[in-house]
Amino acid sequence: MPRRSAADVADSRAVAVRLAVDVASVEGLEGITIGRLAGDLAMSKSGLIGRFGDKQALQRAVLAAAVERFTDAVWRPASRAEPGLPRLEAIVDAWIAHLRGDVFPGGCFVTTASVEYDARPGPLRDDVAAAVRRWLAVLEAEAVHARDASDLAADRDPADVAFELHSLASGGGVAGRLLGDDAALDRTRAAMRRALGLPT
Amino acid sequence: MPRRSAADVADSRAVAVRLAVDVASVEGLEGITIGRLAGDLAMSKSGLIGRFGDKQALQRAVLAAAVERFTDAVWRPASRAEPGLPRLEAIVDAWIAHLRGDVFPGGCFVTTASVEYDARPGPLRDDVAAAVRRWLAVLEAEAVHARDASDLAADRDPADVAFELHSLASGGGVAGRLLGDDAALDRTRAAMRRALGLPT
DNA sequence: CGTTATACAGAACGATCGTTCGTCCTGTAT
DNA sequence: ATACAGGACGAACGATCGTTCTGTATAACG
Repeated sequence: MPRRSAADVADSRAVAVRLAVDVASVEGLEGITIGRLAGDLAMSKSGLIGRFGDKQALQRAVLAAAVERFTDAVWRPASRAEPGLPRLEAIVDAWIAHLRGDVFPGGCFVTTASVEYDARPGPLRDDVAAAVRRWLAVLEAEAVHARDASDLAADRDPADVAFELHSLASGGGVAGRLLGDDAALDRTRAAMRRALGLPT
Repeated sequence: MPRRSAADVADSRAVAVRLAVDVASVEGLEGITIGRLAGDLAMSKSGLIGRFGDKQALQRAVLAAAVERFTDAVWRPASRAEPGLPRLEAIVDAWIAHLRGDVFPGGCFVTTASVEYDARPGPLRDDVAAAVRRWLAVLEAEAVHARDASDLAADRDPADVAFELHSLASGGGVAGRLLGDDAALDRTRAAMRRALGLPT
């Protein structure tokens, strides 16, 4: 077995994280196992963990990569739309498409992680909460913009709108996947559009 | 250590399940451990597992007990209200109260289990899906009743309403708990009432 | 009271967990 | 040409996992 060249080190770290994201989206961040992951990567346990320090550092790297993947899939395409309601509309579409597609083989990663750590203090919980807060802040900022442009009812609290969109996407994605219900994401999309006052 | 009389066997099984429900609401159904549970119950691993056969049978018993606890806390009080919209309103209130209180120390049990098994085939996934389906059917039946009584817009699909309520409660409960946001359940309640066309 | 059934403890099983250790191998710098 | 830094390996650590087996003490029954 040839050793890895120095230039490949960053790459192979990324490869490990990428695979771990896929595993964790199905089994959860706590379901990651050094032994199994090392086996799938055809390397030793010590070689794998050596890159990260310990398991928790690996988990945090995996979470960060998953957030990055979500941002690429949902925020980046939608950010091309006009700020405010048009952008929120684009976010909803990209969000639903991301849940429908295979960005994460096990459904929305952040939702899985949220449930895993919502009652378990620690650095991972803090990381997940920070990521959710950032996303809610993005949604809220767009809702503020929409309301200022009178594209959103003046009596709607932007923070409410953001929270409602997040809840619908999170809960709807899980329920649809659990039930194998193809119409679930259509329902979710319609509910999100109703929350924005858009025609369904 | 005295042997248990036959009459106490059912009791001590119930005690084990009750404790396991509390543990699993925090750590997940997969987080249940025979050794730790036996230790907390001051009995041996073999004595504990002997009551159920194997771990999976224990997990299924725990899930069933959790569903029962949810039904007692949410459905039973709300079922005293008039069928249709009044009952849905009562369900929303009991639902939010159950999320606010300490029915489950780790948040909604079924939501946790849904996320755990939404991408993992097996008997447990089937049990969770069946429980969610039953609950959605209950909600949908009340929505049908409400629509027939013209308490719900005629163009609202009762199945959509049921799914939306479930998504909001599920997603909202998790996000609120993760973020430690006291206002989250207020937002969730308002969103659920909006979904029903009720004044917020 | 004697017999049977069974609830439970205790010990052990193979497997796997995350982590640590000593060693070797490779690429780079001196 | 030589020294060094660090990536990776294989082996082993103690702990814990779920499960199985055996012995035994008790409850239920005739």
